[in-house]
Amino acid sequence: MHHSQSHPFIAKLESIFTLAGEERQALIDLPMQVQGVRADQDIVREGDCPSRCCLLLEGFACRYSTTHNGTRQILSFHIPGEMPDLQSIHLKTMDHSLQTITPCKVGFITHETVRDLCRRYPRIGSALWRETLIDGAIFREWMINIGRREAYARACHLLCEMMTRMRAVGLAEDHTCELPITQGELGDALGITVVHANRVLQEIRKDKLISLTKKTLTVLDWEGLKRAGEFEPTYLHLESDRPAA
Amino acid sequence: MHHSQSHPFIAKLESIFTLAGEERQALIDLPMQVQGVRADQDIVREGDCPSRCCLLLEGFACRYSTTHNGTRQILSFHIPGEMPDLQSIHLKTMDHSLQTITPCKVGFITHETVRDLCRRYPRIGSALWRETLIDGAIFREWMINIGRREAYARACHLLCEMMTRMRAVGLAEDHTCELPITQGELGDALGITVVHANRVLQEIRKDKLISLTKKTLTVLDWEGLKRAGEFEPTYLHLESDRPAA
DNA sequence: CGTTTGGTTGAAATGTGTCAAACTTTGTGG
DNA sequence: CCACAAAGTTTGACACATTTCAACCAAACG
Repeated sequence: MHHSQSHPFIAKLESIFTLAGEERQALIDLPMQVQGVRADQDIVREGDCPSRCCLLLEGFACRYSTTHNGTRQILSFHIPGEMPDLQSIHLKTMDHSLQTITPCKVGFITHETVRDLCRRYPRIGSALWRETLIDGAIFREWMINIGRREAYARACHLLCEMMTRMRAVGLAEDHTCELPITQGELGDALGITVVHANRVLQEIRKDKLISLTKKTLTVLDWEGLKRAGEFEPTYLHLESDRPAA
Repeated sequence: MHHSQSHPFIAKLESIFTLAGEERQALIDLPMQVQGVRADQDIVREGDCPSRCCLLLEGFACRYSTTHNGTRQILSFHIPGEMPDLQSIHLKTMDHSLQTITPCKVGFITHETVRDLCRRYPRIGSALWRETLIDGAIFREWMINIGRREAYARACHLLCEMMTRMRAVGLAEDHTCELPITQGELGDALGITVVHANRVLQEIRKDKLISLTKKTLTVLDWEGLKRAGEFEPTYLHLESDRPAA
């Protein structure tokens, strides 16, 4: 909990396995260029071939892509401690963009540094690979959500996911957490229009499942919200769910 | 081209980088239990905690998940040379199922064997990580497809993708390849009903973009199909698109 | 304090789902 | 190899979730 304040990345890895002293030190010494970024700024853009990847230290970000007719699909939301473009160490060209949602503090780490870290500390390498696999699991779940659930359930599912992920890194008190996304962004993540996102949110509020004001989400009826969104947290592969070795 | 017949996995890796003699030998010697599987059989199921992963040697397979009301979302299609459940080496519990579409020949390789392979031959390890990242890129693209394009465009996009992937491993002649999926499966992949999948397919055929009979797909107008599906193959990260080192 | 951004509302248009039936192809056991 | 069952495809009419468009309101902000 303390570490999530001081260094969210270490906290994240330590939620997976216990770092050896040497590993922990390597992470602390990790050379990175820390930088503040205003809200709604692209960090990397589709088509770029970045030579470093970014560690989100503070703030919210999202990955997205835009279709020909100008509509946008948000592919994922990101919270502190995550490396949203880690895949770029093995995939040269960005096939989507990464953007801040709130003002953020990000650390840029060169690909060479990351590769070196993975080589020297294979357990960290495995953990990073694992992170990208969980990313993939979340993408799959979003596909199910968008493809097979109707808007009301989709929204509930997403709210459950965000609450669960925030709680997992100590950023939720009880059933309350920050959720600084607009209804437009919510719609873009769920594959619906702003207008419909608005109507669906109103319904969820009317059904007393959540309250969402001033960028703060409070889940009033966790079981009800889970049920409505068919939320099963297995796909997030949290805590205890790890291979033996 | 020859290798895709003899050992599609080696062919796949060789499309990414040139294997050293030792690496190649290690792959040939890879202990695996080869097994035939009938069509429409689950290979691993949601909730399982497999101790090995499977290499698809012959046939088509798909990953899928089922919602509460019984509808199914297909998450990906798989062709020979792929390891559809490679993620299980780092994610203990399966969050979706893997099923054959046609009769298949699969090779089961224990997680320990794969981990050992990655440890001994880091370049192979990187290549496997990379494969799972491309998986993720395809999931993202499907999200965009399902979330932001209408059914007609979705279908075109998927057909472009399958043709491109088949061609990449030498399984397409010209603009013709095998595509042994039913309209039900197509619908489940696109997030629409069978009925609608059928109507959309008819339209695409009427527009002379494709012919699809007897499990064989022929693209009659590649540029037209690409345009209709807004297909940009970048996200497949084929051939030349690799990091320098 | 005005301007921008985000939220809310209503009515009409439309893409896709649902249901139910018929038709066609494929596969299989006798 | 036929006969029959099962699986897959096609069709029509109707229902409904979601989009579109257009306006208005509220909150945030410099």
